[in-house]
Amino acid sequence: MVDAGVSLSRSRVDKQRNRTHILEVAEQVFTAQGVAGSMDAIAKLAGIGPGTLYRHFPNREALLAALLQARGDDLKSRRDDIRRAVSDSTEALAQWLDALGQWATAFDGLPEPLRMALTEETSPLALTCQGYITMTEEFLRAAQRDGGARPQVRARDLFLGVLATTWVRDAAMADESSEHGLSTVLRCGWATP
Amino acid sequence: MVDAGVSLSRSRVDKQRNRTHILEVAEQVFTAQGVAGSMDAIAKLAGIGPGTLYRHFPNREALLAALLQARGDDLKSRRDDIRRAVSDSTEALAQWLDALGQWATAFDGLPEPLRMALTEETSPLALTCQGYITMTEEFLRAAQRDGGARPQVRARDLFLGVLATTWVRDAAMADESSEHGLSTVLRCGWATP
DNA sequence: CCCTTAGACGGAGAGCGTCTCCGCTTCTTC
DNA sequence: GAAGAAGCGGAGACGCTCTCCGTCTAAGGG
Repeated sequence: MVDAGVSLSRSRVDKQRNRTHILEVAEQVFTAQGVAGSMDAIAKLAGIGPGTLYRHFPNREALLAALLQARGDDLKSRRDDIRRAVSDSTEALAQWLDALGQWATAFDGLPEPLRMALTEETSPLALTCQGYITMTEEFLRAAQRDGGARPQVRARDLFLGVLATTWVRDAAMADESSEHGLSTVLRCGWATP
Repeated sequence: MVDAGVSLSRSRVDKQRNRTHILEVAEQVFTAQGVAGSMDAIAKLAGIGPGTLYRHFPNREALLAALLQARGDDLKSRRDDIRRAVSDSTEALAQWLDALGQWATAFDGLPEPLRMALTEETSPLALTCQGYITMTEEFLRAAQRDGGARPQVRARDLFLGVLATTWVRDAAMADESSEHGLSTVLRCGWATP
């Protein structure tokens, strides 16, 4: 019964190598062309057939989720840093939202699939997002307890707000002050006067 | 030299009829399936070939722009109504932003092409958006003069904020209070405490 | 060291979209 | 009614996602 490790080690080595290689290539393609980069292009660049790509990751979302997992670990450690280093709960929430915003701009066009994921419970991305909403809630509760955030604001709305802000940034690059302007508006929206 | 009207009347009658018919059908399709509805489907439903559709409207964006023009007229008269009926400049701005939000939800997925348009000067949608940003600016200036809106907020950011809010709504239908929550956040963001 | 076999591989191709090109048809004008 | 300008329509090129299945290979036992 304890053969989980055995069955893992029984799996092919080349499969794991392929998986890793796909992830590396996908990272490059999504970085260069945004999350809408062609799946076939990823397969070709990785030197494999489309079938192989799709056996490893049944769709673009699954691939994205795997790619985001690594960055998600960074985000978690960032959360711990903030918890440790920032004593003011309001400032902590602000910094956490900032970290979330950076996470959501890992690839061009990332906010869109994240938003989509929020409407479908079954998505692997949905679970990821849900986790971050929960973390946001912890920061938010602390800030609300200390009177630094309006009591009627909800964590889900803040998460969506961050997503929306990064969504705007994706397109409004021509005017980079829009990003800052909207972030400020968002902050004024949740912070107490 | 004054044959603009003549050359208009010289154009074929069937062409105009086709154009009108295309617009009617496109309105239906975009209403039912969102702005990503298939162009070929529109052509087929209109009983014409794809070539005809694309000669009238060189791409989806052009079709969308034509469709939005009619609704834009509504929006302009709405603006006049607000100007006439609402004396408080802050409330006027709020109502204008609300009207903008309704305009931007004419079709599912509309915020996306609008955002895209804002980055490309050449787009027909870009001009439309620019016009609305200017109108927003008028309302905003008045509200700022009367002390109802923070002075550092810019009209462009407000427009983007409205777009972002409707973008969120498109997906977060499962939780309709998110729409209200974000709108409130947005308002708290631009209004003075 | 070879044999067996579970399971991975790869690519042809189905299905769906956008958009173009060009021969045919229709409207307009004289 | 003829001529010509202009619109019409659909075949098809091209790109993308994703599947199916014949082929190949790594892993482990004899």
